[in-house]
Amino acid sequence: MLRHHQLLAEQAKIFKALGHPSRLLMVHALREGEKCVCDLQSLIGADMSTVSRHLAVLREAGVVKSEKRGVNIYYTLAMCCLDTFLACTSSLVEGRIREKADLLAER
Amino acid sequence: MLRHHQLLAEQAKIFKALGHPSRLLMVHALREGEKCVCDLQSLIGADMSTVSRHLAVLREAGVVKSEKRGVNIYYTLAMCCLDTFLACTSSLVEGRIREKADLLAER
DNA sequence: CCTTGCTATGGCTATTTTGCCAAAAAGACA
DNA sequence: TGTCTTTTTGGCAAAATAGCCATAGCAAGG
Repeated sequence: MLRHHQLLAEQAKIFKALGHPSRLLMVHALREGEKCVCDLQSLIGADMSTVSRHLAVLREAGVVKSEKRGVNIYYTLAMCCLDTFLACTSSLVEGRIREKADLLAER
Repeated sequence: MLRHHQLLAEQAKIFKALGHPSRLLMVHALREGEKCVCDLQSLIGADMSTVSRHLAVLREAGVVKSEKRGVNIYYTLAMCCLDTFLACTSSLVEGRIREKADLLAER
């Protein structure tokens, strides 16, 4: 039998992994297709070790998977349903930010 | 113009809010409909103040909204697309846990 | 075997998060 | 007004997270 709290913990881990701007940016980038760590580093602009740690968080949550090919390690998304949800929240958040801006403007 | 990093930060805030077992449990419960804080407290089983703080995190991320009616405060989900995504990740995680269990069993 | 290029890990500090207790708000209602 | 109920907030200590530097691992090419 599947313990409910284990399921909950694993699911929370996924969300937690996505809940950091740098990691979320990497995930957004991966929607276009696989990237090597070096690509992701230049995207984030942080120390290599920091990027590597962020990728480990995403990997351990099962959000991405990695594959070594040639000299580099390539990361890809490992969650099919993520794409739709990201698109949905993006437009939602965009709407909210716009609303807030409008509220400020109309005074 | 919409600054990209602001959008990213807001979106990350949503994920971060969902990235805690207690908060995720409350959100799951709210899929059935609104609940008052007292309901959610008995669900979580933590101190009232703790539950209130968790709800504040969800509220500030825009995941839920609250409405005072009579003596109680009722919380509802404020993100339409969440339901589908939760269902999807639930089954995904369930599958992964099952796989892991199978791996252990076949030795 | 040695070097080089790419990625991961150890170790550290600063910051953030979590959860409890106690206390304060904010209404509802006698 | 006073009091009771429901929820939030201050304040604190423990735990987790983030980011950097230095170092290690490791495969590929000389």
